[in-house]
Amino acid sequence: MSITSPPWAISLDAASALPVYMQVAQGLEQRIHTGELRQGSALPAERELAAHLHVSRVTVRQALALLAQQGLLTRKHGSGTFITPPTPEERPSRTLGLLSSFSEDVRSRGQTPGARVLSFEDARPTAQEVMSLALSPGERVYRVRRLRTSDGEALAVEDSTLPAALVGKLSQEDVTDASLYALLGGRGLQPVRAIRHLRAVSADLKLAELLRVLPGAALLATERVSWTGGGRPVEYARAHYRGDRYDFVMELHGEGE
Amino acid sequence: MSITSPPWAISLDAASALPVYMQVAQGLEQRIHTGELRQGSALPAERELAAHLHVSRVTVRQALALLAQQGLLTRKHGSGTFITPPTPEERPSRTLGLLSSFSEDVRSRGQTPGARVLSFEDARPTAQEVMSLALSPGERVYRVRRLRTSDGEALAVEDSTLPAALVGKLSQEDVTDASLYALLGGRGLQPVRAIRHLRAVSADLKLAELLRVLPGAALLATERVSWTGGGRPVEYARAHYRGDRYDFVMELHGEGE
DNA sequence: TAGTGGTCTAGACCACGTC
DNA sequence: ACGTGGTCTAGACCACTAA
Repeated sequence: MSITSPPWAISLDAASALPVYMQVAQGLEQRIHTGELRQGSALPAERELAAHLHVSRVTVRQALALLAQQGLLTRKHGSGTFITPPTPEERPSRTLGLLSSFSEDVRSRGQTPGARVLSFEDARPTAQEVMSLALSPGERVYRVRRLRTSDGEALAVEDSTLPAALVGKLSQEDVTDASLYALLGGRGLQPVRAIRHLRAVSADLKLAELLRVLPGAALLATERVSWTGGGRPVEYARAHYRGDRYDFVMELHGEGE
Repeated sequence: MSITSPPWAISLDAASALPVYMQVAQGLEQRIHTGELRQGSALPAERELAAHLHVSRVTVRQALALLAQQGLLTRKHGSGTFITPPTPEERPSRTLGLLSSFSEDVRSRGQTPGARVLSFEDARPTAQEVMSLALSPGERVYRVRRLRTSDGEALAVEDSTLPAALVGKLSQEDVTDASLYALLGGRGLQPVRAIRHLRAVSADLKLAELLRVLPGAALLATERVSWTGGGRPVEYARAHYRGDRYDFVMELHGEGE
């Protein structure tokens, strides 16, 4: 009588230079990509996997942690480990090249944008802020940290810094709505130009908690300085977007290499 | 006689809801940011830290792994764990809006670009490639995987797909130099327009090995489709850049939110 | 050779979900 | 109540680096 191997059976080579946890991770990853393990289905319990593979539970967990961080697996405390189903929804995209807003991007995907003010302060600027906003010594700034959401799900954390002398008196109530640009526009400080930097970083504990992702998850980090028509810097903004739920798009023109 | 606490002494609260490894990570992170722990200096050995904090070495390692992934710590096998020194070098930046090349970006920073062909194949296109390149059924493609370097250091992995029927016969020798765009230009297929998507992902084992980063490190992932002047899609490229060494920059114009 | 980080084990208890 | 993932322990051996 022949027994069919379960789809998660992985051959381990003790003599291999590759650590066992990486062999387990690669084996599972391959079976997910080839479709042998159906998306949405549950993996065996960690203790069960460990027993069948003849490795310790710690080693199994090390492998699963790698795949969970890449988004291939979704772990649910008290419930089980599941193969992440394909994302059916369109992910919001920010179109670069235009000074479009987060709210517009989310709305253009048929979802409802939201914002929650996490903190608001009147503070002395950091060296970075002095540079970016071309501040005079002793000038003060307003600093706002907001959580940006789409259909109630956290998508990004935005930290904005505004020169107090330029924008005039502000209170927390002024920034509770989603639009900082609208507020600036109302004071004759509509930004018309901006420079934006983009890079990838790992989520620290604070950002991971706010965005409901695993610590270490990949985030898209941006820094932006905006100028008014008069050429005065009015906003310095740093934002961290969930890498798995947000997408920047842009069109490029001109001569290539 | 009073004893001064070492700068890495961390007060742990066993009753806290926060796991011990997170408390250790936060404590160290705070001391790094405040400068109590000098950049470039070595941390105590893991066994020593564990003994002083009265936790197991596994717990210490879990904390250090979090910080290492964020780039705050650099771990050297056989040598020790060090606080990552600030990056002195200018990081290459890709200016969006123009169809500039990786080579140009690196050169504009005074560094020397390089490329190594990892694989070259004549293959049947994936569904994704058929869509992006508007291929006919049965058409074949060339697929090139290249490692892009700056001053010899791996910065990105680029996977390019070209329609075989459009570009004509290609061999591995044709793509050993850095410039695919130059090759296309020489065949009258100079790209003049492209759409590029950017997002953040975690490095899988393969990419981590190629880019010399930790598995799970944050990478900037891009997808790009390029068109000729005649409006024919001529390249579909996917690239993964090291998040800690590469930076995309762009200028934005127009009305804000 | 001594000390470091990297891997692995077997077992324990806790916290959460589901039934 | 039970099974799941989350955390933590004490100890072992290996692989690498530096003196």
